[in-house]
Amino acid sequence: MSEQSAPVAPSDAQQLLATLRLDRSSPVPLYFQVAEALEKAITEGVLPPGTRLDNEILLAEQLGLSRPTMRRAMQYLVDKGVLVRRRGIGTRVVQPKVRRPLGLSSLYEDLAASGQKPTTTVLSLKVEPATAELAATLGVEPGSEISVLVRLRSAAGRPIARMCNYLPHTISGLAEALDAEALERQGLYQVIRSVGVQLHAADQTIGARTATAEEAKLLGERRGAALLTMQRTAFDDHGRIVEFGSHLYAASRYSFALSMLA
Amino acid sequence: MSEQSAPVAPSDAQQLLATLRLDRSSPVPLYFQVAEALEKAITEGVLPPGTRLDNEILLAEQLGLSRPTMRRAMQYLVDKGVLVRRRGIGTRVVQPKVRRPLGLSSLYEDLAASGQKPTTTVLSLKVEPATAELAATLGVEPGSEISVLVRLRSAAGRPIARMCNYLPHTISGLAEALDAEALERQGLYQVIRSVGVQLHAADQTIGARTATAEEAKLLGERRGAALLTMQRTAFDDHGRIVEFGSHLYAASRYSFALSMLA
DNA sequence: TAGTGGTCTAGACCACCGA
DNA sequence: CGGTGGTCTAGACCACTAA
Repeated sequence: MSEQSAPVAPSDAQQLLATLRLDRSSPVPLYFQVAEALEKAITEGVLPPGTRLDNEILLAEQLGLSRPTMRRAMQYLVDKGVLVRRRGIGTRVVQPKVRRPLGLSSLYEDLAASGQKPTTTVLSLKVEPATAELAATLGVEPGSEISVLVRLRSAAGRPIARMCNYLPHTISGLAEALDAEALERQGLYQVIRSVGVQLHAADQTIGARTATAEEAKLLGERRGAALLTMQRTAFDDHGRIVEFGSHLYAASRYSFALSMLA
Repeated sequence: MSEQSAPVAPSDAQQLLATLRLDRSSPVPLYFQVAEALEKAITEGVLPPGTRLDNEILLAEQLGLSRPTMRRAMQYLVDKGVLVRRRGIGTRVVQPKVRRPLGLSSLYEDLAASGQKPTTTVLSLKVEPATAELAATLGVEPGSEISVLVRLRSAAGRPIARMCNYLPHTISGLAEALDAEALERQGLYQVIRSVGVQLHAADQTIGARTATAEEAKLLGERRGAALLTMQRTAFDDHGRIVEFGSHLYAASRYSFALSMLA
């Protein structure tokens, strides 16, 4: 009595099923075709938040699929935060507020999404011997060659971030692929992927400090202004360190957005 | 030729299989029993990083399981970042550096892990009518009652964070469960869970600014010192807003650690 | 070519929930 | 009690990778 049950549409999934065409000859897995169609129906409002879906057995036979395949499609959306399932209860569409894309949104994505076109300038790109400290964080021998990259990211004509990246030469082809023009056009991570590196995980630390006179000038802030700092170590499939980045953001115009499931 | 293949132990999993006892009468799922045993063997060094595991069919029959069950155990560890699988290649144990716990580490966990025992003081706990702005973020009517909680977190005898939390009274029993003594002992989220609320997702924004004189005094910093700010909205299963928090951290002594899979 | 993981099927039994 | 999702089985075919 204390809580009102959310709105329930008994079998609205019917509308969906009519329009859903599965392509069994497609290389796209069936469970993924179903999941995409379901998610599209949800984001387009065909299945509004709070809708209770038919149970997985019924849905499976309506689509001509086995239960495990239907189940996998639904589980995919549960992991994505779009659906919620409770044993003995059923499956429901979650409220839209909870449906932000997961993970840490990158600077570029944020700015692109807000309509301002960000630009990148390569301030410096060279090969240097690693200092003891950098060698330790990159897991290479001190003095071995590493690529050092400094970029300035701007949005709406104003500088917003200075990004320093250090890349060990332990990954073949990476050092050669680093090119100022390519970096300004497509971003560091795209370049890294283009040489066949599979990014696997990243450790990031976010902090803050006040700006030095030099930093303030570069970012168009006052001396002593608050800056956000982010340091990131990225690993590939084999556990090799691909990149270490130390970035600086003007806090008055930038913040990190982070969405996660409990 | 360009890259050396990682160390491979052909069938070391044998050692594991000898000690693995599956309890089919346990309420713990078989796939989870297997996954836990595998993970334990990995963290204890029985299966060192880089080890190639036997294929899932072989492992399944050695354990007397079906392939889907064995597969699910392995997939669980892949999702957790402990294993890496590649079609046509096999399954391998990832390097330990990549294996930090995922997600945003909380203040309490960080401090507890580093040996300093954090303490919490409730500065204020009252029920007030919601301002227009707060009502909007909490999704309630302006003027409706909300709980307002202000806490001071300290570590090693020094204040480190001021946390303001706003909780709407839309969830039955929550307002009554908020108790200064309980909050100092077990943390806000534990109290929330104790009244049967299933946390589902959270949106967080991390930024920075300089401290006002008052904030600096409270946190033991100089005026104008850099502060980290974090705002969080937490949702439950039904998409209801459970809590909104606006927190302030002394940046000289605190930072956020964030680990994620690509 | 041989071996791997990726996908899919068609059943089965159980634990949990609400009425 | 009936309905739900959670787990498990014993097969099958396919795509990708390396040698």
